[in-house]
Amino acid sequence: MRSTRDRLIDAATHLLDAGGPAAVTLREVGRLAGVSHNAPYKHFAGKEDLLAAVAARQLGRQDLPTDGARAGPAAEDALRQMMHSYVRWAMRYPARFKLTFGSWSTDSAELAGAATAARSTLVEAVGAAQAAEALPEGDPERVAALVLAVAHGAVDLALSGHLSATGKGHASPDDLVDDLLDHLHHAR
Amino acid sequence: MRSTRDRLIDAATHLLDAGGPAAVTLREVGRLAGVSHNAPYKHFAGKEDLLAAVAARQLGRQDLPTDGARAGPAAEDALRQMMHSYVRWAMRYPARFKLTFGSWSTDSAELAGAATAARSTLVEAVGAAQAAEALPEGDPERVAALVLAVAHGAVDLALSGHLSATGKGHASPDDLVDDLLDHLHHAR
DNA sequence: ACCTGAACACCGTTCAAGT
DNA sequence: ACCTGAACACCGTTCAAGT
Repeated sequence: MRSTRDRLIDAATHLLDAGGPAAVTLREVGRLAGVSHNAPYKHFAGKEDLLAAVAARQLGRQDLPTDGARAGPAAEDALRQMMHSYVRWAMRYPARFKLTFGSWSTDSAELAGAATAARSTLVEAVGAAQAAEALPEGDPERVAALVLAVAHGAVDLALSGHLSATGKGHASPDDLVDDLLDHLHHAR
Repeated sequence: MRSTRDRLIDAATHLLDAGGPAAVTLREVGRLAGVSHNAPYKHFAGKEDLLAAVAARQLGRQDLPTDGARAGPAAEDALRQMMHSYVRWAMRYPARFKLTFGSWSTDSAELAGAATAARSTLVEAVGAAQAAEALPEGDPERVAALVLAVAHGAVDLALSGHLSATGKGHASPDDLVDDLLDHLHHAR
């Protein structure tokens, strides 16, 4: 059976998806997990720490990276699909996306570690695409940061309605990721 | 003398900068504005509506665009400085940045209008840079969205510490904006 | 070690009333 | 039209106590 701690994180994630961070009340989290409204304090320092655990679990999720870097001509496609997976996850669970990349005052080591692992998978995929001559040369970490910035920024703008959702200028986050990769392909 | 409504927005902006959205309590907003803790309800539908007014004022601010598009060889530099101004504003006032591009359930017409105006200034600058052959061809609205997505995403990642703040891969939001514009320049 | 119930301070919102 | 003071429901957090 799932530990109380895990059930608390489950409940918090569910409430987060349903109504944003404000809907994640410790009372409701406890109720969903079958404990009292302040049992969470035995597992987390407070609400912020509970939300940090939710974010860390999201970063550790295998939905998007993991199947990442492939060598040879498929490298560019692999990178492209990786970013599309990232976009799909963020658009499907906007509250998790906002939370995971929100500002953290607590320097959770769990969170930092998960972030570093997720990033290194992306850097590998970028390095493979560079080796396949599908991306410009240069520090792979820096090129990876550029690719991630586009995907991340496009999603955030789309979620807040700042991406001209209609008209001829309409571009989805996926479109913008593709545009960047195409431009970078031609820039080398 | 500033209207009560303006003083309420002033107070809310100040509290937002100092401690994030949670620090913007209607009681403290009222106190700073010299009115009672529920006087704000005579000017705004509620806390969310007050924060929407703060965001709308930020979008209408002339800090960043306005001095935008220049014709001829200076067009690329003008666009670059526009984006650097955007980055500087966002890094200096992270709470305003997060709020302005947060998720709005209230479809404030004031907010939508300000967003459209800000975006059109950027599109003009992109069009001028394209005419100067400093950017690839294509729908200027779409290229503008790409540029904005990079700047926006880079800032958000930097603020949340997801941008590998140290080591050889270190890149500031300004660096990533420059990288993109350089790559786009070589891609045409 | 893990959990509970009562209690406290604080906040958003509503309402009746004042000028 | 604009503002006030009291009141209500709700929430994060703390504490003394239970097994």
